[in-house]
Amino acid sequence: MEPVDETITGTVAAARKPRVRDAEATKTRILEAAKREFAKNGLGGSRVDVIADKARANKRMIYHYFESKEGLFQTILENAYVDIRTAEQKLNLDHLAPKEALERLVRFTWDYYIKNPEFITLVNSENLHRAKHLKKSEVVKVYSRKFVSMVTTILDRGVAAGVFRAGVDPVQLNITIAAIGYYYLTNRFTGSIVFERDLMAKEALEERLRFNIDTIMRLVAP
Amino acid sequence: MEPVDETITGTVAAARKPRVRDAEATKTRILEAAKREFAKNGLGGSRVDVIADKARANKRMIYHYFESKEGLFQTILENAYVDIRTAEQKLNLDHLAPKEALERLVRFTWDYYIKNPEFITLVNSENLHRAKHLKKSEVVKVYSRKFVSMVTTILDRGVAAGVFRAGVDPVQLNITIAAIGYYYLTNRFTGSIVFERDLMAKEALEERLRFNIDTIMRLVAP
DNA sequence: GTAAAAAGTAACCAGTTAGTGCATTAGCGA
DNA sequence: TCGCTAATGCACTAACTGGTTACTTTTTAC
Repeated sequence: MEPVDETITGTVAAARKPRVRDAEATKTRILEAAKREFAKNGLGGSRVDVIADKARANKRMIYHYFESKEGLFQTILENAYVDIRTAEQKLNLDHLAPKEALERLVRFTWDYYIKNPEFITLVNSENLHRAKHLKKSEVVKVYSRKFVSMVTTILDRGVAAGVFRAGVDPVQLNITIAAIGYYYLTNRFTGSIVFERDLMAKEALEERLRFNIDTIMRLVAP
Repeated sequence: MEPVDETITGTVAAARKPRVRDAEATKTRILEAAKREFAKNGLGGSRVDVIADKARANKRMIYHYFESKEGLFQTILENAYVDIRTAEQKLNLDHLAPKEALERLVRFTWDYYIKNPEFITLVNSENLHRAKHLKKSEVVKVYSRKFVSMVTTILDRGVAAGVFRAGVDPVQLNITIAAIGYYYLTNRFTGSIVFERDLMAKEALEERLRFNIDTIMRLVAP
């Protein structure tokens, strides 16, 4: 009759901690659940009640920590950008040969989209709202600058080594690297119908990655 | 005190027609208004009442003609695909030299996205819903086949003429042509923040189109 | 040990939202 | 001109939705 392990926190792995209340953990659970929901339904299509449920938290907590549904969305979006940019920086491409570095970046971008499908949907959702949440974020800008300069460096090194042609705009290249992966994946559902093939089959994904690497390499070739 | 010209149909250019009831016209107005709304807010974010208002029609009419909000969305999506595919067919690329034909297609795709921004947003919205509306459409599949075969023909002709390399998958090429334009435009809001430049400025658009044509040409070059 | 602060809960509210039932009216064919 | 059918309008609802109020329980600082 006395209170047992498994109380308010729910059912999963809550037995260990004697600390029933854990602000940080609750916050994280909300963030995780919200990321999934927003990615699945967009900002407008997501329901605060559902997010609270899936986070095994009370709806009031969402408003306590994030002020509003949009505040929550903004946090998640910001995190998503910081996450991908951080992962990119960890690639450490500077000590690789230019061609290898570029191929590695194309491969990374593709793999990241595959492993983090929410990223794409969150970005789509944000663009539907004309980037009004991202506009408020200063962190994202700082991280983005680092990212652009990373590609610029690779490109410069390649030109110096004579393996890339000169005059390729790093921003256009960046956009193109993202585009050829992003478009394929975000439109995989309509694409599979239009082209009458399963674009998400293992071989199809491998083929697309090969094609994308090829596309970028030909683009910068001298 | 008697009924005047401008009655139920609203205020704009309704004075001419003595026929107050016009099923076809009402239907068209609903379609137009809905296209705009869905493109602006997505399926979930759009409001049936708003669509009815903007169409200067009664909400009841939407349900009369299209059964449900989703039925309306499906019709609009289907129309959007038929429209772009029809426009593509009208390009008549078969009598052009292969390189010119391909460039013309890249240019057309870009221009079409620019002039019909709703197309992109509708497709995005449909992919968020895992293409459940498009799946039901048979027309789209027929039109799509014609489209793929168009690119296949150009590619084959180019290979025969020795101006394109062999072995390029027409579907991958198709996807890439769409991708490099689509991604740039659909993510123009977050993109303008990340890259700290106005991606929609006139010169920026021109530069991107040039870059895209270059990308595709290098991709198929022998 | 205790009191204040932090974390958490449940019930509730006011405004929306997709969808309907039903009455009304215009136009068309005979 | 009559009557039928398609087009239209209005009022309504049941379920939802973001957000809040008022309250309880746990943790922590002293």
